Amino acid sequence: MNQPPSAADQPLTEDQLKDPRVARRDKLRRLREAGIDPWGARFDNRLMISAARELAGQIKYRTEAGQELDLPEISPDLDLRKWRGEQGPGEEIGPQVRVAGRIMLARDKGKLVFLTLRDWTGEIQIFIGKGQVGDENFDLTKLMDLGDLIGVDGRLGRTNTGELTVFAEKLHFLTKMLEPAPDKHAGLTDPELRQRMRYADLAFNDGVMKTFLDRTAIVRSVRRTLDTDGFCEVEGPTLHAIAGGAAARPFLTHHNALDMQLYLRIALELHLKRLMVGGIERVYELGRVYRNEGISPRHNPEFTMLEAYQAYGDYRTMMDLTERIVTNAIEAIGGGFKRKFGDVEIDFTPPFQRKTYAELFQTATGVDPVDVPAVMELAKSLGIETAGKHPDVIRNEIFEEKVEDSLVGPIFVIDYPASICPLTKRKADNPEIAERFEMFICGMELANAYTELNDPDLQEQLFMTQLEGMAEEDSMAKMDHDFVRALRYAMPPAGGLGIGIDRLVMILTGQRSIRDVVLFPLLRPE
RNA sequence: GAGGGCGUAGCUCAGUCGGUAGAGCAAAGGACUUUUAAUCCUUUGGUCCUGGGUUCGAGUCCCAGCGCCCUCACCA
Repeated sequence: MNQPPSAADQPLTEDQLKDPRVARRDKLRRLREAGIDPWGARFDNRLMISAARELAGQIKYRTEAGQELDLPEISPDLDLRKWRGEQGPGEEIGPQVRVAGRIMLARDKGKLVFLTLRDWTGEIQIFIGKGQVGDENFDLTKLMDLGDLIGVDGRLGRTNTGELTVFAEKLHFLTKMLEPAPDKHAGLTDPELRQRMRYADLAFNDGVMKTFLDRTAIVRSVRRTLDTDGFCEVEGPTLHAIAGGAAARPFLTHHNALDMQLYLRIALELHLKRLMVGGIERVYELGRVYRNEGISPRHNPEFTMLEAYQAYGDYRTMMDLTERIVTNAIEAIGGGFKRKFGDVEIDFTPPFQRKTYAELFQTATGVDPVDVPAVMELAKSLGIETAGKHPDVIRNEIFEEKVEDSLVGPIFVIDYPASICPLTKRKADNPEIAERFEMFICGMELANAYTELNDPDLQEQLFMTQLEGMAEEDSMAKMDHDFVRALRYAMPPAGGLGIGIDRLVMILTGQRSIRDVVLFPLLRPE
């Protein structure tokens, strides 16, 4: 994609150079003329900027008598020049460092240039004095723009104001940026541009890198928690002949050789359960699922889901596991158990609250959830359509409207009405109640777990019931006969858990939109 | 899919009552060897999202379209 060395090699006029892109291209040309590769090369033995910053304690002031003094406490009003004067003649000494990164800010003082250099671990100031780096090397600064990548060899020290600085001795040009830099203070704020050009968002907007590195740390921690518990990570198929395990519209695709319609998976559940039948007693998958539904601050068509199944456990086993997954993830990124999300503070100090669906319903509405006539009346007063709907469905719509949004959490809502939980085992002493919990934080569903239904005949029957009255084209409305057959080979009693990883990352990193925790959210083509 | 908001310089944003466009940053030229959103002087830069309409005249008002954001709907 590189443009050939400027076709027009005649000198550009001053007016043409006022276009930032033209000016950058011209500097590219001048770099080549000076015999410098504008695209750089291998650059070994550099220190990460954060590691260089950790060497600050090695900076000393050596007096003429050879005494090495520690620098004074750094504070905003410190005048190091004055302090050095008070110590008598001498010089500052510090470790030799090599760093590399992107030029974020430049302060040109004529024969002296200050740069703010950033790599993925942090920022550090670079001091480039004409006398210190030599005329030829100093001329490089005339060819540098905001956003360029450079390497610096120099001595770590402090300026008169105490700012930790690499005093450059040698500059290395590493890569030219040809596009104009975003506003140096505000960065890129247009949400569309930020998502379309995530590279620029990461490079120029404060905090974006941190959020995505935190995401990685969270995912790593989730895996570590499960691995430590003896869970086995697997990779199930993403192309499904039947899209099951959840109720969502799937993406459709086609396999040519088999001439067969396929769906992108909408859940991980049914294949993981097959593996439990096979004897993988603790199994999980952390991967992408796809749902062909609307896009919102909480929904992206592809998102990352964790599902974990533990043989001989139940939903209470999964509650403990969920709590450990979340608290370990918090410890992995730091910041403590009390965290802000928007205006609310969430306290993750375990144990998390546990309340039954029925008691939350009763408290929020003042209506006994098993009193069907009262529930129907409440629904009417809320304007909820009741015709042709099962009372449990209506009750759940009320629950979603009156309870879920107000759950700050973290809270486990437990014991759901059985009829809305087709893959869940019923309570032994009450077939109306399913052993299920959902965990809510800030009105968002983050986790969903069951004591898994392992009765193949009941499972088959529930599938049938669920399919009744569903449009044929609703592709999820298809019986997964193989899954039922698998259950007939005996799936152990088990607890199963699903966690929306993107939403977990949102909550833990304080991001209000799922698009701020997904590197490349789905966008219309430009 | 419905409703609301937004779309102006490379970036961040102003733009009054309808009178042919403004700032900061970036860029170009100049001064400055301890600055830090450096500062100071000078200069340049516009398909006002697109297409229609009203009007003597539209960035501004009206209609349609496109894109983004928010709310709702959809989403076990």
